[in-house]
Amino acid sequence: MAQGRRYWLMKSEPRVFSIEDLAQAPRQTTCWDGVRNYQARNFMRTMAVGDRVLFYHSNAEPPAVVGMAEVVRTAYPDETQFDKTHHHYDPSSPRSAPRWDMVDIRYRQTFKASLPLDQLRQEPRLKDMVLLRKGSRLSVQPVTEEEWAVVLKLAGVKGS
DNA sequence: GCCAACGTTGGC
DNA sequence: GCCAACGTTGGC
Repeated sequence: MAQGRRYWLMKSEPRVFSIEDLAQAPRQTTCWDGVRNYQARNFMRTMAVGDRVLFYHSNAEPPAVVGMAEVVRTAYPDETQFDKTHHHYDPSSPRSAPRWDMVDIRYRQTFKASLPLDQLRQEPRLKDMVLLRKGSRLSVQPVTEEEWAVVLKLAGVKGS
């Protein structure tokens, strides 16, 4: 494992933005806008370029970890918070003190076999994953190095 | 600072 | 579409 690299999981509803969308985006890169939860934002603020990201499809059939991305730009203000016409507009966030940040991530790969939530739950070594905690709704969450290694092994991926 | 009301998330 | 779990808001 690379020195100092950290690992994350980010959720997206595939009907809104899927890993295929990321793979087909310009430069296979997207800004992760729309996060409006302080804990998730705070995690994004600690991300570094090169950190690895599990891409999770929520509200999907089945919900599953479907691939991997990497952080290519650290946190910066999410423009959609200032846009009155935008769904994620936040009238209480002034330009002088932006409340919400985003990062950029780039596609790395889609797993040949995606990992459904059910399957992850059956893996004892993943029992403490934030994703699997009862009631957990965090859309941006940390993954330990050990969990990362287990997930990639389940996905049949060598290296990271 | 408490907490009821409300909105959202996301599995099922 | 249902609803449990959770986060935020705002009256007091």
